[in-house]
Amino acid sequence: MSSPLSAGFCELVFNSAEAPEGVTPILQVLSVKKINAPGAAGQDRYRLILSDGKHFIQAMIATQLNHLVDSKELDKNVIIKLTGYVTNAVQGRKLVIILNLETVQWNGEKIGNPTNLEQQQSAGGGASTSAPAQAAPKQEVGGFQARQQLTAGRGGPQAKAGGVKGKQDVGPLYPIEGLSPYQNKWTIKARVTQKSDIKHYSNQRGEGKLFSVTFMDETGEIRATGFNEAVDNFYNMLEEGKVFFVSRARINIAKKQFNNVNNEYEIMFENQTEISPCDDDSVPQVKYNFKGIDALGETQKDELCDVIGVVREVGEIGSVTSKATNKPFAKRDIQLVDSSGHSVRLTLWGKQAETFQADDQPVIAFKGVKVGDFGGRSLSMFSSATMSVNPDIPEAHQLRGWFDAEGRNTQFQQYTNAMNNGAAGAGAAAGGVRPSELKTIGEAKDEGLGMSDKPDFFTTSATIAFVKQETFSYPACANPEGCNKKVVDTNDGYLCEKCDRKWDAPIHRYILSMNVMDHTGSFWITAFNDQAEQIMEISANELNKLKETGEDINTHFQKTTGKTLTFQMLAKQDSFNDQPRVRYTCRKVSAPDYVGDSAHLSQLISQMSV
DNA sequence: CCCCCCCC
Repeated sequence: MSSPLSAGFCELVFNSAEAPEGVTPILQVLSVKKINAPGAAGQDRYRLILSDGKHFIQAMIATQLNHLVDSKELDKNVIIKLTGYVTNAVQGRKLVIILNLETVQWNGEKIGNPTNLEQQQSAGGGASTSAPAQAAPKQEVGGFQARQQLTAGRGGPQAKAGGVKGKQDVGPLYPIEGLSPYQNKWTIKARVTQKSDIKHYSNQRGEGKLFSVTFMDETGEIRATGFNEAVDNFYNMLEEGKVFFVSRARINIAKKQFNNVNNEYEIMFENQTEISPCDDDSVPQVKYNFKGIDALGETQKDELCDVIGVVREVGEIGSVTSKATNKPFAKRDIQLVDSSGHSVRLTLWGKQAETFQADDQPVIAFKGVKVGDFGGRSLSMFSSATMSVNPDIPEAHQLRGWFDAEGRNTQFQQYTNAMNNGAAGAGAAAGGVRPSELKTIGEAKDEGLGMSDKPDFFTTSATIAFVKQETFSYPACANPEGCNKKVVDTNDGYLCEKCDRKWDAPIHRYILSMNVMDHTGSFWITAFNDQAEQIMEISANELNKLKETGEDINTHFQKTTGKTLTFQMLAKQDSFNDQPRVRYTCRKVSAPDYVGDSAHLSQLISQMSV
């Protein structure tokens, strides 16, 4: 029986700079292996060894074909027809990247005894028992004479449409999901779903400007950034909502910490990058996954989500100074409502705050806004967030109808601090505790809270294991205006160097050092006067008096150990003996809210079972 | 090559 395989294909790929045109080879899979490199959106990636019966060659499959591996349709000894592929040299090795394939009926036996072309080549080429490795590209080889247009992914006959205006060969049409740094010849056809402002920056390397866009097609999204010349070349052309061909750009590993676009990679526009408009509107529009305003309590702080609502009120423009950078930012709050009868505040920043105009109570769809916990729940525009005013989507029409008919006169329920972490109404606010994320001590440590330049806030319920008795307070300035500075004991009174005044007696204030623990671990925290007084149930001054009169103050510390409390903590980077460490300060303390905390836990559990 | 996303 003659081999069904396209003998000679491996050799052709091996000796050609580019993918052979017009061939759809039939090859046998010798092995399938998961590799240690993420796919575009973090999926697994698989490497195949493909045989043409004479030789074998390495291949990768585009992640959208992963299901074929999962379902075992693509497995050892299976025969496949490559209907979409490109070839590439990675670190001097030839690689076939499979974008589309069909499986061919076969009895499952291995065909022939294929050999490794690479070894033969590196051994001097003479070891090859097959035809000399001289096959010129784009000529008929081996047993196949296919003359089909090379198609890639879903591009079909449009593959060459990527060849913009007949310029250079820009590569086949790729699905966004198929892009990777291993492949540099590609064209995507994608819609711009988001475009940033032009940002100017200056650092040690000089000055520059940049912008970024998010592209989307039916397989995924990817962020693209252009610097300097690319700003001049493409900023105006790339309109939000329109579809473009993009090719000859670089693919980098995305720094996921800086944006929420779901892709392991990002595009960097370069000098030779080609972008041209495309009038094919079949590329999908932005997809929303709206969260009802009443359901924001289910989200975690800092989560990104999509929200649609009627702009019921527009606040005045204001300016705030960033604590981090000391730079001023324009800010504007708006109030959003939806048919759940809930309202939420959303903050716009910078240019968006300045230019925002909506005096007619429009419906606005927001994509990728950040959830905050100020005032229970609040929303904040993120740089990669988008807003669409009165979008033509069913949800918007529905909201419009509802608002005009009844919503206009509805009394809306606002988020409040009492709704701690979504535990609706549970009395967490008893002590006026501002809700911040409830964490175990282990989580606070594992997540490195307080290790960055900026302080971190969290809440933890823990039990006091030990309170330091030796140094629980300091003598403070007695100024009734509230100075609180430490005073120096001179022989004729206590001097406050700040107020430049002397007092007959200081007022003692707490600096209480405590070891607190929960089921995950323990840490040392510091509570200052007000919180410490709440914990100790006696003022530092009184406790000092007892100490000075020789009374047993130990009982006061004894009855404090073993108390379980909810601490609102500040974790901040500090150095001690030149060693960096985290200093944990208790900002507020309250009785544990068992009802609210268990509601929070049960919510976490239900999230796990999704 | 940016990468800040702030405030109360």
